[in-house]
Amino acid sequence: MSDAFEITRLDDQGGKGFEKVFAFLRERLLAGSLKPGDRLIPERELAAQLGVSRPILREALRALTVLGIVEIRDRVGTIVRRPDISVLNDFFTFALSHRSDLMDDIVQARVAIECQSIRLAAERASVADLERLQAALRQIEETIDDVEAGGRADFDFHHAIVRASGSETLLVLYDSMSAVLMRSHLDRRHLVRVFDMRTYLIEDHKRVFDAIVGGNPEIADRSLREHFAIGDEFRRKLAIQGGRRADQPD
Amino acid sequence: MSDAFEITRLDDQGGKGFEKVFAFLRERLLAGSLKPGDRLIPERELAAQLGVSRPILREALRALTVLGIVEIRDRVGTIVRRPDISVLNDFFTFALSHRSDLMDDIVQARVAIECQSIRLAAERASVADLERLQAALRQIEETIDDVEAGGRADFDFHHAIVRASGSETLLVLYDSMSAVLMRSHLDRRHLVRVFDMRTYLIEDHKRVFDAIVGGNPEIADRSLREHFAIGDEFRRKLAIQGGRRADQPD
DNA sequence: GTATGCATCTTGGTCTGACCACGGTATGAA
DNA sequence: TTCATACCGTGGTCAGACCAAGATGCATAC
Repeated sequence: MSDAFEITRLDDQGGKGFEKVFAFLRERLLAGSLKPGDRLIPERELAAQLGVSRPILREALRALTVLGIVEIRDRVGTIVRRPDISVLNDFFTFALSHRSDLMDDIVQARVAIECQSIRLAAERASVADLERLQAALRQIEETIDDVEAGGRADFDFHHAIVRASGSETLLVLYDSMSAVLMRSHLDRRHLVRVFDMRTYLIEDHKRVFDAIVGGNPEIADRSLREHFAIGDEFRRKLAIQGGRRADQPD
Repeated sequence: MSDAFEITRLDDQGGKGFEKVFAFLRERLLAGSLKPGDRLIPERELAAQLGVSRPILREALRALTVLGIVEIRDRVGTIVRRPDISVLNDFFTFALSHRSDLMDDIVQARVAIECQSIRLAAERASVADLERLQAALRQIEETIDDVEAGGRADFDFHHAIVRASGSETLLVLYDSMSAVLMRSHLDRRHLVRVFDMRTYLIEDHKRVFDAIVGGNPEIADRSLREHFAIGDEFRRKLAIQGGRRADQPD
C-alpha cells in the first residue's frame, strides 16, 4: 500500500459510518495518489485506522468495486483499478428496463459527443481515421440485410467519428454509453424491415463521411445532425403507424 | 414487501456468498416484478431466507444502492428506486480523472455538452431555468472584480445552461467534470488582471442568454461557440505575450 | 549448499450474536 | 377520548470467531 494513502481517523460530524468511509475512500482515490494496480492496506488495519468495524469498511469497499474503482481480490487485498465501462452494464440494463425515457436522454448526450467529435474530425482526422471510416462504410453496405451485423457496422461508423476527433475524453464518454448505443443501432436496424432504408443507411453515411473529408467543422456538424433528423423521421413514421417502437435514429 | 419477491435458498454451486446474493437480487429486481417504492422484506429475514449472514446481504444491498437500484432507508427498509442516471456521477468522475489529464481535452467534452444543452435549452427552457440564468448573470456582474466568486458565478451560468436542457444525462456528465471546470473558470478569471475583460464577461454572457430566449437552437449554439472563441482569443493573446498560461475560455 | 516438505502467517470471506438509535404503534391510565 | 409510556421493528454498527487457501519461512534430508 502506497505511503501516499494517508489514514486519518474519520471525524465525528455528520453522516453514518458507511457514508463517511465511502466518502473518505472516494476522495482519497480521486486525489490520484494511488494508481491502478496499487494495493490498499489490509482491511483489518484500514478499518481500525478509520475507526469503523470491518463489515462497514467492506460495505464501502464493495460499493467502490461496483463502481469499478477498486477490485477486492480474495486473500490478496483491495487493488485500485482502472475504471472499466463494463460496470455500467448493470446500471443501464436496470435503468432502461424501468425507464424508456432515459434512452432518449442518453441519445442527447450521444448527439452532443458525436457532433463535437465530427467538428474536430473535420479539422484533424488522420489518414488512419479516414481509413477506419471507409472500412465502416463498406461494412454497412455488406451488412445491409443483416440486423445484428448491420447494427454493429452502424455503431462502428459512429464510433470511428468519435475516434477521429482525437479526444480521449469524448471517447471515454462515448464508450461508457456504448452498450446502450449498440442497442439503439440494433433497434433501428429492425426498421429496415418496415421501411426501405437501405439508401438512407448507405448514402447518408457516405454523405457524412464526405463532410468530414470536406474539412469544414460546421458543415460536418450539420450533416450529422441532418443524418440524425432523417433517422428520427423514420421513427416518427413508425410511431404514427402504430408499429413496433424503434428506439432511436442511427 | 411484494409477494412477487419469491425467495429461494441460494444454491451451493459457484461463486461466493456476496456474488450469489448480488446476482440473485439483481435478477429479481430486473425481472420487474417490483416497482419503485416497493419495500423488500427486512434484512434479517431476507438474509435467513437466502442462507447468508446479514453483513453479506448488506454488502449486496449496498452495491445495489450504488447502482441506484434500491435505497436503504434507516429503520424503514430497503426500497426499490426509480432509476436515476445521477448515480453514475462517481463513475464518470473517476473515469475522467484516470483517462483525461489534459484540460484542453476535457474542455472539448465541455463544449460538446454545453452546445447540445443550449440547443435544447433554446427549445425547452422553463421560466425557472431562465430565472436561474438571469440570477447567474447578475452574479457575474456583481463579482466582476472578485476572482473566486467570479469564477463561481461563471460556472453557475454555464451550469444553468446545461440544466436548462432538461437532460439528466447531459447534467450528470457535466457534473462529473465540474471540479475541473471550476478550476478553468478560476484560471480564466485571473485573466481579468491582464486584459480588461469586463465587457466580454458581462455582455457576452448576456448575448448568450438572449440567444437562448430567442428560441433558435442553431443561433444559440453558434452564440455559445462564439463566446468560447472570444475566450480562446484572450488566451491566445496571453500566450503570445508569454504571460502566465490561463487554461481555457469561459 | 540446495531442494523439499511442513507449519505458520496473512488476508479476504463469512458467520454469530450483541447492542444502539429512533420512529411508529400499542397499551394503559386519567 | 386523549395523552404518556413502553415496546417493537428495522436498519446501523460492533466484536470476535472461524474458514479457505496462497505465500513464506524454517527445518530436514540429500
